[in-house]
Order: sequence, then structure tokens, then C-alpha cells
Amino acid sequence: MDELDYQPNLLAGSLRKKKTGTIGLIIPDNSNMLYADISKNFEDIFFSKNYNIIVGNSAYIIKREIEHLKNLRSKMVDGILMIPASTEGEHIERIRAAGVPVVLLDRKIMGLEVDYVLPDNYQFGYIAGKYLTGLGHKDIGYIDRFQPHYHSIERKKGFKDALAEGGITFDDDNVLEGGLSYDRGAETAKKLIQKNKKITALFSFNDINALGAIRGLNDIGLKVPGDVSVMGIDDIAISSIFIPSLTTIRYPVKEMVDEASRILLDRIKQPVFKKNKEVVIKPELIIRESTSPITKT
Amino acid sequence: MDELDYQPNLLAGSLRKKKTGTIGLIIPDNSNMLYADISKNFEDIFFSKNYNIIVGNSAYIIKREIEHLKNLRSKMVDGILMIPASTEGEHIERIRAAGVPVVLLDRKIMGLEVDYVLPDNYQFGYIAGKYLTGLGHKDIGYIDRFQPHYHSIERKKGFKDALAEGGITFDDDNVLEGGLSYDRGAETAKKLIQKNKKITALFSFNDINALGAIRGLNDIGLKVPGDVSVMGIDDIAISSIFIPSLTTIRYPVKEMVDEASRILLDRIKQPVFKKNKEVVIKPELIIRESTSPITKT
DNA sequence: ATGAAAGCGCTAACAC
DNA sequence: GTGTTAGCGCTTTCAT
Repeated sequence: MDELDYQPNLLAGSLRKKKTGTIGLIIPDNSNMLYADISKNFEDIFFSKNYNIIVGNSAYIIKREIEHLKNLRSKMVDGILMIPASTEGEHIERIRAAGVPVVLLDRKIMGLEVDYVLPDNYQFGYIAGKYLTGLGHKDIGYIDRFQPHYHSIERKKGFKDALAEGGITFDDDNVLEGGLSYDRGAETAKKLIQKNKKITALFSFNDINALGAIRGLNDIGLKVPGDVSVMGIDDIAISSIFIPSLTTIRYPVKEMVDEASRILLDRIKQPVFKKNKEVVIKPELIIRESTSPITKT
Repeated sequence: MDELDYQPNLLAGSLRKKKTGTIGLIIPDNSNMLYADISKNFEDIFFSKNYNIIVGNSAYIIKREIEHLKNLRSKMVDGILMIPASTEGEHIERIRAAGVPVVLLDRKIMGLEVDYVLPDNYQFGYIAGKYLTGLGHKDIGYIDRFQPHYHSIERKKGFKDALAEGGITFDDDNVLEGGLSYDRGAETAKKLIQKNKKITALFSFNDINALGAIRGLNDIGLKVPGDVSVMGIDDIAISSIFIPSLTTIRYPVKEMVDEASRILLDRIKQPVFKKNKEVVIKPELIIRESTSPITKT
């Protein structure tokens, strides 16, 4: 009857049970180290709970995200975790209305009522501002996201408040929208310094960008941290490896993934939609080599 | 009959058609940038062909790999791509015998007859040897994989041959098994230099390790490439970003993924198992800042 | 052409 | 407790 190597057809069982034991994960881009890390952490947790994961990269393209969502729904996944590609929420609302639990990570979509797990964006800015002013820096360049968004606005607000507490007024002239990439970081850092030679520190929207800034400063003969201190946000793997290693604020990947997994698993067990959850997790300062007390006067 | 937002249940169709439109991907560790890149490339290709991907991280643990394979088979995936976790092949043979097309990437498992897509490991070593001797280096440190394996042995052979062509005999004393990680790279580079002060160049098993080596050399006051040239293998994202940027031999990710996808898709269409394929793809030298002509005499 | 029915391989419900 | 059957939602086949 069974010839030793039998494996049940889970498809049939799933059809019957209306549970597939697979969950969907949609991220913008697996070659972004932060997202790769998030994805790996998810996989670990759900593997231990006997779930499989279908991953999809949206590439920040809303059409791809929509298509992935459709596929996942048709494949009857038990739940979905996603980092949204845009500020559009209608398609997400739809799949949730169809009864599929959805937990969003990283970004909030205004007007969309689902479960969220977010980093404390205000704190990202606040911690950086406090730390840099504590080192004596007064003229601080700020590299903002290319198109300011909900989260970047929060970060800037926190930064501004920290400066104010140190008696320093945030100078809008020291802000440049330098995008998120390494190359744009290099470029933007140079521009900022040329614009204002008094700058002794730079705070960037993310680590990759900050690393680019260090390279850019090096290229015009400025030493980090000797001449200019640089810090970023995320604490991706490169940041500790880079020379100089980067002072940064750790994106709480593990905590966020744990929390999101817990919520999703709960929703799967208990599909009654009570009040949505919104969990916000505090980040943590990681001091390394790229920052130092002010030396110029 | 259909209230606007109907989505078909693909489970039912799959059960009938014996085609799920999902394929399995097993990699050792998605937080390794090379594998993250491979995984992203696969996802892109199969998305465009209307497949979904179930990913699993084996974490180099054979038990996990076996479990993932079981799951994938039970979920009736149409095919499987994997980077094997070990040199064990029995469980892979079994799933293939059950009629699931399997393509292995990166490593060969001796005695296992499946389709393979591999980088040309001999060339990795040969190209490095040629380039370094071409720069005039004669005393070259070699950081080998922790436990030498099929691929690392090939690499060393190529390196040796290149040196021989330059009239240099490969010195086994210049070899240390320094593992694959950044930290081990730093440690091993220091040991090598202390062992043989005449070393002017270092070749490492992979980029992460080579980057660690640069850090290690820096820490004992040696400049790269001024005092010692360093090169690696892979060309991961960090390598072009690092200061100094790393001379390396590009792991042909895109070409390999393209080829593996093509083979897998073929096998899915045409499940008759003819002769297995073994495709070997040539890597490419990427010259950057971490290497320079010899200066010492 | 269009429509009815059988069946994919399981699980849950039901009968014994 | 054990054995049988109905049915999950599709696709495919067969009959009209």
C-alpha cells in the first residue's frame, strides 16, 4: 500500500481544511540588506511553527505588489506579512476584507486599518540629534529621503526636537534630499559641505546612504570622523564592517519580526477581527568609529 | 454569482492539473549577501513566468534541508532549485526519483546525478593568480576555506597553476584555513603576515573574508594596497562600497540563475529525464582599489 | 457549440 | 472505536 517513500499531498488536505500552512511575505527588494535580514528572520520563525513562506519582491512597484497579493490569495495562504511598496492601501484592504489576515511592517498607510508593526521613527531622529549635539556638534548636515514621507517626516521631527533641547535651532539650509542609495549619499554629502563649510557632522536617512556620504567626504579630502562625523540608521551588516565602522541607530529587526509573527499567528488562530494592533518598537543607538566629539571651534 | 472581487482557488485547480505554479528554493542563508542576490534574481525570473516561490533557509543544517524538501514535495511544487547545505545527496536523489525536477546551484555533490549549474571554480583561482603575479607579487598569502571542499580545492589548483606559469612555486606555508567570515579574515590575515613578513598580497576564499583581512591588516598598521594587496571572490554589494573598494572575481550570479531557471523550466515542460546537464560558467575579474603593483623589492 | 458530471487526494462527518 | 462516504473548488472529459 505504501511503498516506503510516501509523502501526503498537502494540496488536497488544504483544500479540505481551508488551511494551507503557508504564509505570504512581500518585501520591496531582497537585495536590500535590511529586507533580506527581515525576510530571513521571518523564515526562521515560521519554519519553527511548521509554515512555509511564499516570498515576493514588489520592487517598489505597486502593480507587482497587487499581482503578488492576488496570487497569494488564490493560493490560499493563511496570512500575509508585507512591507508596503507605496502609500496605496486599497488592494490591501480588499484582501483583508476577503478574510486573509494581513500585518504590515515598517510603514503605515494612512487610512488603512490593519495591524502594524513599526519602528519608532521619531526616536530615530531624536536619538541621533541627542547624541550628535552631546558630542558638541552644532552645524549638522541632514540628508533626507528623496521624497519625504510619513516616516522621514517623523525622523526629522525627532531630530529637530533633540536639537532644540540642546539650544540649537535646526537649520533648513543644512537639509538636502539625498535619496536612499550609496551613490546619492556620496553626492549629497559633497554638496552639503560645499554649501556650508561649517558642518562638522552629518546624519543620514539610512546606513547605505551614510556610507556613501563617508566615501564622498573622503573623495574631497575630508576625514571621518576627524573632520566630519557621520551617522546613519538601520545597522545593516556592512555598517560594522566598514572602515570606519558606522555609528548608527539599529533598526529593531528581530523585535519587529517577532512581534509581527506573533500578531499574525494570533490572527490565524482567532480570525475574529477585533481592534487592530499598532506596535511601535524603540530603536537603539550603536556607537562606532564614524563619530567623535567636535574638534573645530 | 460573482460579487466583483472573486479570486479563484488555485489549490483546487492545482489538485486537478497536477501543476501548482510554485517552485521551491532552498538556500543556506538569506542573510549572506551572495545568496540573497541569487534568491532575488530567481524570484524576478519566475515572477515573470507566473510562478511563485517558496523559500527555505537550510542554515547549512542538513536536517532542515531534508525537512524543507519534504514540505516542498508535499506541497507539490513543480520544481526545486537549491544550493545544497552539505555533501549529502540521498534525500535529493529521493525527491528527484519521485518525479520532481531538481536543479542544484553552486556546489556539486559527488555521486549525485542531477542538473548542475556551477561557477568555474578553477578559474576563480587561476584568474586571481594570473592577476596578482602580473602585478609583480611573488609572496602571496592564501586564505582558504575552513574545511577544504570540492570547490575550494579547485580554486587552489587554478591559483597554483597560474603561479607556476609565472615561474613562481606555490608555497604551502603561505596558506591558512581562515574560514569564510569577516572576523576570521581579519584574524587569519594577521597570522599570515606574522608568519611571513615578505607577503605583499593576499588572496581570500570570498569577499567577506577578504574585507575582514583588510581590516585586520589596517589594525596592525599595514596599508591596503600600499603595503599589501588584497583580493577576494564573489563581488558582493559591499565590495564596491568598501574603502578601499575590493578587487575581486565576480561570481556570475545572473548568468547562473538564468541558466538554472532555463533548465528547470525545461524539465517542468518536458519531464522526460534525458541526460543531466552540467553547466559551468566563467567568472570575471573586477579590478578596484585594493590591489596595486608591487612596491617593495 | 454548451452543459453536466466525474474526480484530483485528502479530512471530517457520519454511521455502524 | 472503526469504516465508509461526502465534499473542498476547480478542470477535464464526456454527453448532448
